[in-house]
Amino acid sequence: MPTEPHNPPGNTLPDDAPPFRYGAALANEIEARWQDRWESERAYDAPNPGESGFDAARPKKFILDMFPYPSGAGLHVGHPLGYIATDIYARYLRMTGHRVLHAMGFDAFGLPAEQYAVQTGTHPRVTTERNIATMRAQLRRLGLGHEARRSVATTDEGFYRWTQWIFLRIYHAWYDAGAEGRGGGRGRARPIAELVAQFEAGERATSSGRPWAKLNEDQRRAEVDGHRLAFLAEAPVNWCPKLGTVLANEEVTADGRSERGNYPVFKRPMKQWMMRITAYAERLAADLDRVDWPEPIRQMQRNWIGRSAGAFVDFDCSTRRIRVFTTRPDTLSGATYLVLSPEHEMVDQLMPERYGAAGFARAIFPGAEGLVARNAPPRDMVGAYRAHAKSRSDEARREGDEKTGAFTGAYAINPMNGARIPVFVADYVLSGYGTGAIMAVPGQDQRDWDFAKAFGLPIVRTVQPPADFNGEAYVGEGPAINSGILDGLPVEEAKQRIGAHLRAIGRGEPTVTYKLRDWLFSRQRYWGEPFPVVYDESGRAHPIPEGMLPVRLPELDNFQPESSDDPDAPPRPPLARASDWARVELDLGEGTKRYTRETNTMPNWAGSCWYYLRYADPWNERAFVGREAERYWMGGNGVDLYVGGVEHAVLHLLYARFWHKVLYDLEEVSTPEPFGRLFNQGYIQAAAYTDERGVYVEAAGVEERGGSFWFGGGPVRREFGKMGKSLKNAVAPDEVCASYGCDTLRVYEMSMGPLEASKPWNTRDIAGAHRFLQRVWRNLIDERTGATRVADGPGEPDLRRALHKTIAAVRRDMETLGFNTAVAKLIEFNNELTKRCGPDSGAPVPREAAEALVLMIAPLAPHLAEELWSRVAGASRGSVVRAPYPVCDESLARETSVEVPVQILGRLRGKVSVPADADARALEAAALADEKIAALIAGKPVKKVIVVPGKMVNIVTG
RNA sequence: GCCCGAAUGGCGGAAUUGGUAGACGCGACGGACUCAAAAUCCGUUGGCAGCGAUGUCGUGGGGGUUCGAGUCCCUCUUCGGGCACCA
Repeated sequence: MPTEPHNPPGNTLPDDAPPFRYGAALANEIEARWQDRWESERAYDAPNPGESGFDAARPKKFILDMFPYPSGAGLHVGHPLGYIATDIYARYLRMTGHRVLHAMGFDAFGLPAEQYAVQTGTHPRVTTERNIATMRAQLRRLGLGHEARRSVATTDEGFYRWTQWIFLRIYHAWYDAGAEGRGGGRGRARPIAELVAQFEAGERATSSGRPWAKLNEDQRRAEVDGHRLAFLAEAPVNWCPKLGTVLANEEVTADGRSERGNYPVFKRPMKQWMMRITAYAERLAADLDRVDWPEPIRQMQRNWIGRSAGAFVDFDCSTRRIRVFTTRPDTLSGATYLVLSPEHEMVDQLMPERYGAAGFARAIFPGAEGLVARNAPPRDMVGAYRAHAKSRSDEARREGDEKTGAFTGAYAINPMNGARIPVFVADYVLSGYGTGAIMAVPGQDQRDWDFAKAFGLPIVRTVQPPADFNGEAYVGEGPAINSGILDGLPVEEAKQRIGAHLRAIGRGEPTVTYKLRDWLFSRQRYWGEPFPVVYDESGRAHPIPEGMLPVRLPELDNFQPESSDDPDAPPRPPLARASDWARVELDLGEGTKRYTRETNTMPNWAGSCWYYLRYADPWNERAFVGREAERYWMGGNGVDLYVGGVEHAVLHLLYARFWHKVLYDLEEVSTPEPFGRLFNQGYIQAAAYTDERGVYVEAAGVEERGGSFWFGGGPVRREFGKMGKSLKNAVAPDEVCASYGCDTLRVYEMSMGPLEASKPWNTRDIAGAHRFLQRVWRNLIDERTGATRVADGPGEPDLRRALHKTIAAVRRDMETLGFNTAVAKLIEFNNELTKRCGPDSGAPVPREAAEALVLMIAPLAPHLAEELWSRVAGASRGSVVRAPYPVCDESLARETSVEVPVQILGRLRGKVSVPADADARALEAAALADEKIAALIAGKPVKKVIVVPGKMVNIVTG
């Protein structure tokens, strides 16, 4: 406890300031002292079931922040916004009798440490550990009440061993779409052994239809591998030669570049590990209804999953059948041609030797004219078109609305009306969606209309547009026409009818498809989790037995993946260079044999898919999480509050939900969803300045003069953007803490505005938060002597009323994370306190008000509150961390009389004072009796009087 | 193009279910303290008219519902975010 004045040189306080004023130095001294104390007393530890001190009677709350990457640049004040909010909420919950799990770990694998290693030769582990230490210190300085013993890092062997273990669980599982789901519904993951048993018993047909018993070893393996939830596939992947790695679809921008680094990305087939997330598409979409998440986030996930209901339709094409997917099977009669994607596997088989007579353009694309002129055969024409389509970037594909394509020379039969329709390839049909083939209905689809116009193909309307319709393709409601049995039916009924019809004639069936693709799970990187997989001499994959985990990363002196400008360069992951590590002799149950390790590593998302489960039981060496701990902390609907930025709306949240659902199906976890309630905090923006060349200058050095901004003598332009290094506008929390203390920073960040909103940082405004805390301190502590200004007793009724109304309002705000208004109400109450019994009044502060104020401030400014609590309440009452949060006494909060506005014709004309419980009649009488009101309505007939008791009176005159 | 979200004083932002618009903070202005400045404290502060009581306008623009609209409906504008030839 300070007994000496705390005004060292450099303090913002003047030399003659009172010795016990709450300034930067005192704040810093208080904060350091209590941080040490909380740490040594393990103030935030929450025992697990079975640990001493565990109390099952108390409700649990699992509060979670999104997993941070420990960046070398350190934190800026924008980062901890969400952390401060969860800390305040967690502290509030502790004070209201909850057991709170609140921990912070580090998503520490990833590219920056690896790139730094490439540049400097420093091992990524060294960089990572240093960055974690820095970040831990920064977080500690903010007074965040995380449970230190639960802090984990994905790079810890004790952690990634379980990441590998979960990978194996997924590898050893398959999705049985027909099985009864755990907790109702259809579909669940099951152990792969059960699939094998089904094959062996002949209960399940193999994909080829040949009996299991007749299959050889490799065929059986292929059959089983084709069902696994983690599987190897030769699939078109996003290859980024510059980064020397493949990327997930989600990591590629719309214009075909890498999200990280903005390098060109090429589609190219490669053998890679995949996760069968598409098996869960339906449940991932449907279960969004069972979580309390912001609606926009749920929308984004729904859009990403992209569920669409429609039908498969099979078209005969000489001896083959082409299956298309459509959401408008009702328009089948209007299908005047088919389009396959250029990559469609049937294209080669369909093409005849030469074109027959055709009444439409055979091909439209750059260079097509020459081929048409010399009457090139379909094979050449389509080949040239495919080359063209491949060379076009996704960006170019979208640019310009002109449709390109080529006629295959083949014709298909429309199953609805027997019409002979041409088959095209065109890149407006995507290979990855549906069946990679469409039936084109120009009358009801604008894209098909455009193509039909360009190629001179017929257009048949099958839905009657309204009389005043003068557009091209008509996509609205209307009766079916030109459609035989469907004629006259509205769209929805026609869809039902045609679905049944197709099924009856064996030419298709209703179905559902998704935009969601399987998740590419391999990366050609060093700093990631190694796969627990080896390959035998014939290239067959073998999982590493659980007992041999973890598979550790080898030491390397060169961490660089081979980067190239050549899109065809082979991938050379850094681990492939660790030949001593990659070549192993193992006994996997068939005697000691030679194997080669998988040299790819897992993507960065792997660790963040399950870290929250590890928080619940981080010291468990026998399981990734103990059953009892999992059931306790995840009980109810999983994590009780998950706070993070919108940037994870799709990727992390979708992958984590997927893993969680697999683990749920396999009975490793008890809830179908991981995160019951999600909250997105906004960004902190900051002014950034560009000079005359348009280059960003250090925002800290900019001066404002007469409304314009100057840097180093030259004028600069102001803009606002996300705080960070690139805009040179980052403000470090350490600086703010040094000048004001972290309690001030916490209060300021919370008072800036609603948590979910993005708002601009304004260093000038911090003083307001600091003054508030200073005034609280000044009300309770004599600035000259350091003695408390608190006297026993409850205080006057007016003060008590203000207090209890504040308690009720602040509690409401805490529950809804409305910390900005909570702060405002506390300031308001403290201002009231200052007026009635501040230092200038000479009156002491009543104990009830003093203690309640300190306790209400405790979650927001815990250090100041702890210090005041120890001085005002005394050491015997313990720490403020678990002190009971004040409770509003309704009888004390109630007003005796209220001032009610009186309106005439909806316009405010006066106010009357009435007892708070005055009923409508009394209120009306009081309003009409008011002199001013009476004068205003004199001579006018009163048509109606609207009275809302306690709220207002509105007199409607004629 | 489609889907979300937002727009309130000089600034950040408040306003239960439609019921006193502008809480709280910053800034600005005036005052106290000081030789002075800083810090701190007290007061004023949406626009316009008025000495004043007060009146009047006012929540991005236009229209509507209602006794009453920042809040509900229609429409437009601007800004932010997501998706983007997904059949």
